[in-house]
Amino acid sequence: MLFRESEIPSEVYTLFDGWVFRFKLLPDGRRQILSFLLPGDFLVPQALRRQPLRFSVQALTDVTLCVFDAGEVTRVVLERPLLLRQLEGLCVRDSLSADDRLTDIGRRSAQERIARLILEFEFRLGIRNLVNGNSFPFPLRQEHIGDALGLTKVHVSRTLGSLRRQGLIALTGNYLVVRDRVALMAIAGLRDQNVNHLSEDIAVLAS
Amino acid sequence: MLFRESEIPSEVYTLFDGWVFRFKLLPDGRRQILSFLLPGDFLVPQALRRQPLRFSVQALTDVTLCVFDAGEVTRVVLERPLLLRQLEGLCVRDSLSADDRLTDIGRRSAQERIARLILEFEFRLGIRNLVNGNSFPFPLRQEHIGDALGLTKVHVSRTLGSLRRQGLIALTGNYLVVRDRVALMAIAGLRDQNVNHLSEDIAVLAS
DNA sequence: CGTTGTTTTGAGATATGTCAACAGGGGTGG
DNA sequence: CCACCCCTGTTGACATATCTCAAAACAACG
Repeated sequence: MLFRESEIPSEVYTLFDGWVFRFKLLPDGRRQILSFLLPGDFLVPQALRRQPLRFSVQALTDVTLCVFDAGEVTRVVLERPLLLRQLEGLCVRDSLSADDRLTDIGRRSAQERIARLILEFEFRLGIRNLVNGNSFPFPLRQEHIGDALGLTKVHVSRTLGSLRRQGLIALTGNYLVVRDRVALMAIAGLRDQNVNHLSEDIAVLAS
Repeated sequence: MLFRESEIPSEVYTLFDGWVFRFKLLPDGRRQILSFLLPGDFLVPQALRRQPLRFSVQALTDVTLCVFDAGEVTRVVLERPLLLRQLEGLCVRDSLSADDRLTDIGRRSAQERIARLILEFEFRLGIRNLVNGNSFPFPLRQEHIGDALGLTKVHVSRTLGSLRRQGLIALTGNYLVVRDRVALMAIAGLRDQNVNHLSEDIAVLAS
């Protein structure tokens, strides 16, 4: 567990290796996963605003982080408009993916949601050269998928099973392989190459 | 219709009066409303990044906008770190409400979602002094509510009807009145005063 | 008064949820 | 090396929230 809701982190991170997710917990135990962070992603830009966090952050795997002191980063960033601009850009990208996820959950079927999630991971990992061939590491439990997509783990199991039986994917232990990408994209309702605009957040702080 | 998906707006706006919503349209006609903008809200901060819009924006009522040239604003803002910081803050707030909405749609029942939406409006309008007593203007059609919350307009009608019959709200024409606020908050799962952090975006550009 | 858009109501269908049992894998400890 | 346990995933039977389609009731408005 990296951060807990309502704490004010004094540090800010870059995810160097491993998977992480942001989520909210309702008083009765329901959980909503808000987003997954992959290597290279910037962890909680909100931290720079010194407000209590409105969500928690937890690791899915072992992770290695680059730590920055929040105060320091704020100072540095305030002196360089370009950096600040990039920070804002990062934040804009976040909203855009939040919009996508919202549309998934609000208006798409379980199959569509899951197909898209898989393709999203493939895409984001591809950018980082973490896909080899058509298989990539996949450390999520089915319960995570459910909590991210507004489904039940049981229903995720069934849907995933159906995708597998259709020969679209295979899911062994901690790896996922995309067996029939075009069929999967058809289900996901994607035509062209997924023009996502997630990018190398690591570059932002590198400078 | 103010903006269409995939266009690159050359201007940026502040919503001076009226209601507006941001949404996505799927190829088969399904619609997801991403957020509602109220007087004082800043319209499409994304515009400052000169990227094609990933959503459309449409007015719910007659609106009056303050227009700013995007290039100009960018220039001004880049010269004033504090302004830029506020812009970033605005964007962070957007993500936070996206997270809330995500949790609503992913993990809450129709009743909860609708109760929360109503209270959200009451709160946001309250801040702007647009609530009088316990009633406020409410220009949404039930279909908008549905498209925002991932429901069907028919189901919205039923749920709203049930809330009305329980004596929690009344909805006449274009006004909504909250008749039993504590019961409504109970349904919404809200305990204390909704500590929302939406704020006067108008102030940002005023300076 | 018609017209057009919105809401309400009903009956029936379906996707997804619930609960509970079982199966498999991978560790751990004896 | 076996026995056991815990965790995850699978399957089945059933429950239910929400959807669909369609008709009727309203409301606003010229």
